[in-house]
Amino acid sequence: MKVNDGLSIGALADRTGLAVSAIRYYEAQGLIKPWRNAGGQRRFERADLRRLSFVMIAQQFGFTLPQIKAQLDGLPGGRTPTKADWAKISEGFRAALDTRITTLTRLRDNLDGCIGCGCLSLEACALYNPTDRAAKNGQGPRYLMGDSPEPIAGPKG
Amino acid sequence: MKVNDGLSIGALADRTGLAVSAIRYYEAQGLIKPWRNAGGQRRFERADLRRLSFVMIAQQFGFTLPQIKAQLDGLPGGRTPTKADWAKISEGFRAALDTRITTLTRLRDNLDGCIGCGCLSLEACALYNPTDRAAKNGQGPRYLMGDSPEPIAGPKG
DNA sequence: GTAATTTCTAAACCTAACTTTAGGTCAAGA
DNA sequence: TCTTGACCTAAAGTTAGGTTTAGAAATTAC
Repeated sequence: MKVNDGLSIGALADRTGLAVSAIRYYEAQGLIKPWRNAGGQRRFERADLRRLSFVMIAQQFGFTLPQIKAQLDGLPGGRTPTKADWAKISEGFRAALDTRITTLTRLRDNLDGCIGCGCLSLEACALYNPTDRAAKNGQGPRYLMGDSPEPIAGPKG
Repeated sequence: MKVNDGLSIGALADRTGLAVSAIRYYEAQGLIKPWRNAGGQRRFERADLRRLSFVMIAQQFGFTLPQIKAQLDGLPGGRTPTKADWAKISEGFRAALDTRITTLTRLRDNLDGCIGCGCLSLEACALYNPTDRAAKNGQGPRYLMGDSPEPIAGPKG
């Protein structure tokens, strides 16, 4: 025996660097679907190594597990990404990254304009409602505003 | 009466856009220190509006509440940031932002090199161990690795 | 064959940053 | 005065992404 009965969860953990508990959690979230052997233990395909690599990379890009699952589910036939799939998915990653970089850069530039302004009274400040992290919980405007500490002869910042 | 007995928590909430519960939470975390009126209700200084604005902005920059508290506590006399303080603090913000932008940009460039590579078997891939979000919990190497799906005649990516 | 190692499940626990709830008190307006 | 509405505390609940624990069963090693 031991022809091709798949990888144990421990083997998968060793080869990905993930904790066994994390792999079980990913299964619970629907990211991987191992089968069970006669004794009820999980057995994984080698392709699951690539699926997990994909998950780990996508997390670095800031995707949540449901989003990652959506990307994996979106593959025809629910297969693990091939080279061609990966190229396609990568473009999505690139777009997401570009957006984040742009947002942060704008934030930084606004900050540069604000340094020395001192106006934490922000109705007119460039940092007012910076569009990033907006409406994080749908909890209302969450606008930034302070009192006017003193008349500010400040710039447009 | 009603000369200058401070702002109620509701007034503060209205003017900052924060929830009342959030303001109480910030007090519990030591970010603001209101006094109590005769009836035991919180009363805030107008300067607390600026303190809270500062907290909200710093959060947008990705600082945690303990980090923000440290910045506020670091001000001489524990006062609310003045114009000069703000300029100084802003430089810290800018440095933090620059770091994040640099990291994301490098990640994106590595991704560009990897598109079309298809190797989610990442020992040699540029996305291998991307230094961002590294050792998030001190949980060990968390290296990214897959099996070799097929011999790859790929580039250096 | 037996001991040591893995694996199993379910449930509880963890952090951050809050919100919600329950049961009461205070303050302001008609 | 009476009645809302704002406020109080303490404790529990929430979300994401897991980890830890406990007790039992399977597998591997010798």
